[in-house]
Amino acid sequence: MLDIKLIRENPDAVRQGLKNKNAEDIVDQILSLDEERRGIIAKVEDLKAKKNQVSAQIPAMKKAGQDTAPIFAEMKRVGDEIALLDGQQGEVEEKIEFILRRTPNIAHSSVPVGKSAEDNVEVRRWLPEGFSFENDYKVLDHIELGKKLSLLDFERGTKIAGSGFPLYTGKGATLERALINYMLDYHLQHHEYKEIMPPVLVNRDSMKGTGQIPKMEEDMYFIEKDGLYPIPTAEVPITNIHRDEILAEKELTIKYVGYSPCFRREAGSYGKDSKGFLRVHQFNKVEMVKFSKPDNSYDELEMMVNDAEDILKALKIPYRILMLCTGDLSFSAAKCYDIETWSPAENKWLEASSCSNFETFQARRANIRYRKEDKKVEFVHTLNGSGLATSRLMVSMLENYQTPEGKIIVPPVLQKYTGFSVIE
RNA sequence: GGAAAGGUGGCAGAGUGGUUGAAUGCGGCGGUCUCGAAAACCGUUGUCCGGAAUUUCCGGACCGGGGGUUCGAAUCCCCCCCUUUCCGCCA
Repeated sequence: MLDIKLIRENPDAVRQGLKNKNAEDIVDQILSLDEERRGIIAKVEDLKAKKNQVSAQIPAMKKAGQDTAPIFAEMKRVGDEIALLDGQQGEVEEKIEFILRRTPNIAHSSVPVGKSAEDNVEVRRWLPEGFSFENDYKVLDHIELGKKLSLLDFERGTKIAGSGFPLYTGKGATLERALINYMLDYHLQHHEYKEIMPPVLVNRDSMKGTGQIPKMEEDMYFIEKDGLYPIPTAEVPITNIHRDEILAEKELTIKYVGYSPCFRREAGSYGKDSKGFLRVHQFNKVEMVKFSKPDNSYDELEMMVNDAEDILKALKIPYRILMLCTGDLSFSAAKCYDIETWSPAENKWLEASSCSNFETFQARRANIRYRKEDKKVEFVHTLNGSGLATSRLMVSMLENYQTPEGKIIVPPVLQKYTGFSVIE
């Protein structure tokens, strides 16, 4: 949620920020509602002060045997008026809340202004030694490889659950599990995260806290009987660990990493990049989440991207880093880097990670604050990033590690996790 | 699924209609004592909103959430949520 004070104090900056993010300009609407709200508050608080003052005298009057009937009558009228104004205040505040909850975050000043994904900026790329975009043999795609080597069975996955619910079999399942364990261990051993294993069903408050609701509600699964949502990412439960809490300054930066399956309806996206693993309803992801002080959150963002990159370097998978432009940023993000890995069969880059700084946007929704040394309480900055998602990574990995004979070499760093070095 | 109890400040825990934002204890912070520390003692210690002033006042709200009764609600009534314990079922 945007800070209403920011809108009040820098209306033009917010207006421009929303425009850059292709969002509706709600500034004037908010300003006028805000003014209305403060007008009502001034009136109602005067009346409440009067009521409190009079109420305080009543015990003494009763003791003295004075007649309280006229005062009661008067206070009854005041009470009615207060109820009326309270109602009005509530309505105005609901309107403000409704708008702000649906208004996206605005981008950090370092983010390039742009309309769509085409305006994203490639920051850097990394290619393993000896890598070439050209191959002198016919590369198979992950679906063909998965079928040929009995690693993936998309048909049966569809039978069991529906399209987009992948079934891993044999060494495919082992490889997936190895990848998850390897990534978790790497972050724990090299990057000082604390491991979390979160619930994968969360309540509505948690979904609101991280900003999936109300805007993205259509893209979420929902278990109506129990009012629970299967998580679209571990970001949701992990960020909500500290919902409604005031953290100590010395605890920050808090760094969590956790694995979870992720569930997404991907409503309306059928047919678009949807074959095999490219777009699925269930996938596995290792997620990094940070709670940071505002003054170093952008350094933390850079470090988080590096943390994800380290894994790809160790796995020797070609990747590039994109800085998303204002128009392509997600609803809650102020700045975001995407990490894309190379798919030789698709002949394109696939998004395998997204690392974002939300500044106070999520913290304000989820009410996550910290107490500074001078005792003042402020919102923390929250960040998260995939470290990384396995599905797209698996595509790149299988395809890049195939041999001309159609075998797959297991990346050396994974071999002690898989217990085998070649899949044939 | 059945039954019972309970949700109060960072934590523990009083408080059943009226100067209660809330006793007390612990913790935290500051001080006295000390070479220093501990102990002891003294003081202090919630969040949000609005206003006035430039960091200090004034006012309001908040005792799980929502609604009701009343001149007045942490306290009474209703609905919802959650937690704990016991029983049942079960990975």
